[in-house]
Amino acid sequence: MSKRPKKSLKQPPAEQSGPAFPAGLNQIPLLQILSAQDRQKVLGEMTETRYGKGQYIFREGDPTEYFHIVKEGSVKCVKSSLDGKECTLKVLMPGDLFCCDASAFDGASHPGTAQPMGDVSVLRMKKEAYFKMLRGNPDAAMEVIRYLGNRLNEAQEKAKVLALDRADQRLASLLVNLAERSGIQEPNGIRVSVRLTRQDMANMVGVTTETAIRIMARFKKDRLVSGTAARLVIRDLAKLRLLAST
Amino acid sequence: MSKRPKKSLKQPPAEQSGPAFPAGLNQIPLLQILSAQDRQKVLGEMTETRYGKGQYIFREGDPTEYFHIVKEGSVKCVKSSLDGKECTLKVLMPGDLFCCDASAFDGASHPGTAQPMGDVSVLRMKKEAYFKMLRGNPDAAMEVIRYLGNRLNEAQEKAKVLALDRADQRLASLLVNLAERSGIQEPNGIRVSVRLTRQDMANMVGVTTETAIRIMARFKKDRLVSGTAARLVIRDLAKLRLLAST
DNA sequence: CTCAAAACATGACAATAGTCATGTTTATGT
DNA sequence: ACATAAACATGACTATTGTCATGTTTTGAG
Repeated sequence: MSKRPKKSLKQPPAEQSGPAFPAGLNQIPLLQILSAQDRQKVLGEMTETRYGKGQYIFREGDPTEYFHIVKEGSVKCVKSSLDGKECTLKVLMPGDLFCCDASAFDGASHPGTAQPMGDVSVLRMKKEAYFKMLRGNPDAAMEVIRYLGNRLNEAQEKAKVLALDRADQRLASLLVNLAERSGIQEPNGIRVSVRLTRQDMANMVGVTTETAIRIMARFKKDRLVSGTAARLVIRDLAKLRLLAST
Repeated sequence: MSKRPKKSLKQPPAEQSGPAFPAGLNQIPLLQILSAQDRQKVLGEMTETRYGKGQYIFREGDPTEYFHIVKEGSVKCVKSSLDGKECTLKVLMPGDLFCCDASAFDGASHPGTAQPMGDVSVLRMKKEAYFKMLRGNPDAAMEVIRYLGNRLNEAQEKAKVLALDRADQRLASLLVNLAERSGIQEPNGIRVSVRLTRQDMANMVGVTTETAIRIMARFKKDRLVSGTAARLVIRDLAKLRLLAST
């Protein structure tokens, strides 16, 4: 529930020495899996960078030199078309990996842009070191396979929604996902902890901003949600679920 | 170019003994990567199954017991909505892996249906044996990571197209992909080696069959393509590319 | 606190794609 | 080769969503 302690769930790390297991890193499954000494080694090879609004972590077409992990905040993965339309493929949360994938191999360039949503902190590691780590740690490699597999399923589920559903259903799906992934239970509903404008939502489900605004207004009228960007609350998750899967 | 010999590209396998490196398997990167003896071991754990039209390899919701590789033919990954609409997420070709992903962990069930397009041959392996193989072969694990990463990029690119493009652009994108992935150069154009009806295409790009038919008719009139399902030929790849990325 | 910028809102109209109905052509199995 | 089903085709109409214009409210930096 709360984001602080909970000790470690699996493989209680042996008593730490040297630079202690830093706060905030216990939300990162990939690091949890490593032995204490491997983790120290990996952390020694990672650098932490902070980004703020308006900055980019990397942009579509940039060369892929690093493997990344979100430590704090949210990061959005965006692709644009030539005529300036944008589409948000995924909102990464703490613990999410990016550029853990094939684009990082082959010397290919980034297929999309990564930009911070508010203030974020990101861990980076040279891809060569990352590959070496994976080769030497079957458990870590398995974790990355599991992670990528989940991301693939998620991306395909998203493609299905985009291919088959109407605008209102897509938005309902999005709201359900947000509630499940980043929702905080509150007296009057589930608050979405990520700041999302109607435009952000529109980009996430492939509709125009106007359409997103109109549909959200309807949802508001029907008491399915309340609030706007800074404080969006899901008030009737069940009805949204129903609408999403109709 | 031709699909027959070419010997092996990397790691020329030591002289084989016992059940020789079977024909058709040299198109499967994951197996190429293994040492000769590991490969024999893995092949010993895999069974080959043939499927024909109208059958299913597995269905949405079935438990995930096996890891699969396409050996011959094409397999489509499909998801359906409650009201019977279908969406084809991916056409798998020889060498493609499936259920190599997270759904195979966690005891989750299949997120989609796999069905043969015509006659196909599929290799299967108990997932426990597959995981063991990956743990013991860092090269194989890295290959799976690369493969999943590519699939993820592909799925996200598809999501982008579904989110931002019009029906004609989506179809043009599809045709470009088909030409690149399964095209055979012919005197009058690039023939698509997979049999695809207008309905198949419609399901792949999230439009109705009628819309796919109308747009394909227009493409035909404009000499961008010719032929139908059994013999679809891309006649002007450049113009299709242009339309896809307008 | 103030003011500019961003976010939210709404109407009128246009474009796009879906639906349903019906008909023709092309494959496919026996 | 013939029958039958599947695939392709087309028109008329409808539903959905996009576009553009304009206005209000909220937010956040200084």
